[in-house]
Amino acid sequence: MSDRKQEIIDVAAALIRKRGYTAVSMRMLAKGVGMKAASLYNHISSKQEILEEIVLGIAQRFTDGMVAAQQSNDDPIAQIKQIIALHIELTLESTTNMEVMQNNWMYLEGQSMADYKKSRNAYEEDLRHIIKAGIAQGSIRDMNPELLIYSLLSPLRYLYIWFPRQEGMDAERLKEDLTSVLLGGIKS
Amino acid sequence: MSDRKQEIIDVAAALIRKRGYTAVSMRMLAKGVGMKAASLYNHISSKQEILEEIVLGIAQRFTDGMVAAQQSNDDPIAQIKQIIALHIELTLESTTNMEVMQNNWMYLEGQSMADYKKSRNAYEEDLRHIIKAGIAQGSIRDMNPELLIYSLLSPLRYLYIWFPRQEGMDAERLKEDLTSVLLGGIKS
DNA sequence: GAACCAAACTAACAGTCGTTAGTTTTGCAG
DNA sequence: CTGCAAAACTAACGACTGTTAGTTTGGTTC
Repeated sequence: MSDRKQEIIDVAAALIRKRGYTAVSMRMLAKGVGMKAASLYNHISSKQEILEEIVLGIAQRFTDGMVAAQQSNDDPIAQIKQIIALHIELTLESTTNMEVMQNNWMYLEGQSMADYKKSRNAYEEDLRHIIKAGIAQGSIRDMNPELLIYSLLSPLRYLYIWFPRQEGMDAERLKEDLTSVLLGGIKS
Repeated sequence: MSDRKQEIIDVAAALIRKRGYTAVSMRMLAKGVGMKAASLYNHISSKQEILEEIVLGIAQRFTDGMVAAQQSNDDPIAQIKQIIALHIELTLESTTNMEVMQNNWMYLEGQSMADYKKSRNAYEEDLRHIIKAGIAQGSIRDMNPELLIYSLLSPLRYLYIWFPRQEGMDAERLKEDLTSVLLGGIKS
């Protein structure tokens, strides 16, 4: 990807984060980049493509991280720790894109929407598998797995809301404490 | 509020939930209600007013619930249980409006935005107070209170994502299990 | 049945939307 | 220098935006 295209996508991500996909116009975006709206089309094919790059890019990082956690062949609790770390690291590294994904994936269209939903469902399915293994093994509380998935994923998915308020925090300390609180709720 | 106005707001909430505030036009909304766009203005003063009714309506319910929990003078853990119940009940009762609030409050303008932020900050401040009391009393883990607030509020605020997938669940059972998992993470 | 009013309508406003066509500028390779 | 291609520009398209003004409809009250 060319530098200019990457710059357009980065500026777009910042705008979409603040105002939402529908509310960001191509003219606004062009002004942010320092060109006229029509010139954007020398670098991208449509407004939709910008959203695809942002959302599917982050989604892919999660898919990769989940594959790595599963291939580690650690026990379920250790795999869940890896997944918590994955969410924390990706959120710290791409706070803006993470927020754009969570709040704007519903504006994807056609095949991109299908791809996003598929990867998201696969991710949840993989986590479900790990949690069920933990229950079978006795290391995780014997409860409705959906409740356990939800109580893990929900704080992890919305870390981007919380991180910017905790300026100057120690990332390692945060990782330890959050892991402790989240695992405290689900371990037996 | 007249029946017709309430109907308009309900239809609007359903549309905004699915498509987002910016993407819902007055002509779309009018079609949903069964009239022309201009006729909507016999019942409401602006598109913005619709969003205000939905968002500030739910926000007020949370404020009232928090006041009730605090006036109970129970111990901190019991108050937190009341707050968990409050979120579950409001989400079950107003799933659509809850989702609209979480995803569209940023489109509020002027005084409505100020009012929303104020009530939201006050809510978090009250919860912070309860949690600090629990830490001082020894019933809650001695950790960064912001982390504890976040790990409680984050699953509670996004229950609307999860509820529609759990068709036919037992609300009482859910309340018990979710309370158990969330408190399990923060109790000492 | 006349008067009234709420609630619907049609028509239009000035502005913005994403995108395309066609043209000019810019900067580098020969 | 010349030539070429990438990347900027202007102008415009048809569609859609929230909202207003003015008019007609339909039902209720004297």
